[in-house]
Amino acid sequence: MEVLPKKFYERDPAKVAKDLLGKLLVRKINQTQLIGRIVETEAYYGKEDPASRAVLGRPKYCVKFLYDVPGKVLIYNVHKYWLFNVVAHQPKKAGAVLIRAIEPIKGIEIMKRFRKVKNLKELTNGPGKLTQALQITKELNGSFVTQSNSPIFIIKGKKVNFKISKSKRIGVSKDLPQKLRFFILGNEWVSK
DNA sequence: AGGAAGATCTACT
DNA sequence: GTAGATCTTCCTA
Repeated sequence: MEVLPKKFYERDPAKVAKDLLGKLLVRKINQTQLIGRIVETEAYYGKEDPASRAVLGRPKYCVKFLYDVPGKVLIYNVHKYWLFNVVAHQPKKAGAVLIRAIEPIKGIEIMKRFRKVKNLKELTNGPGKLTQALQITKELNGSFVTQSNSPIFIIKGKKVNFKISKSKRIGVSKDLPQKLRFFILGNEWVSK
């Protein structure tokens, strides 16, 4: 199991978001491991990005986080759901990557119990859904996905071939002109 | 206490 | 598919 190093996250958020596709997200609960393959991400920048949480009027703790150490986990609540982000940016910049969807790999039965849903495709095909399936809550805030002893981390996994596609971000009222949402083309768990 | 939120679900045309 | 209601959870005052 090869954990992605901090250096991986010390780059342009859009690059990190794109490169995270196909990687494995590992959630450790006691001795159990839940694993999902990352199939959809979005990049967010600093205050030059109107959709970013670094802009004025957003909670301060989020702003601070965006400037924090790359590889750190940022979790916040939207409506009644949790969203899972990883801090990613170049030195002295701000940014993060939002994990929007994963493909369940291991611990599927456990995920189903957490989500209370019958359809496998509905298990983790959205940012609020995957946090439910993996029991991701505020408690994981501040962990590092770069450490294999943290309750959640990201590993390289097997090399698999796939096509990457991109689009504009979802649910964002004031978006940047660039396309900052990345996903694996044709994957069943990509949200719509 | 209040307000705001990067979503989800349900129930329809 | 798409629109509308949802009514939780946290931070800041």
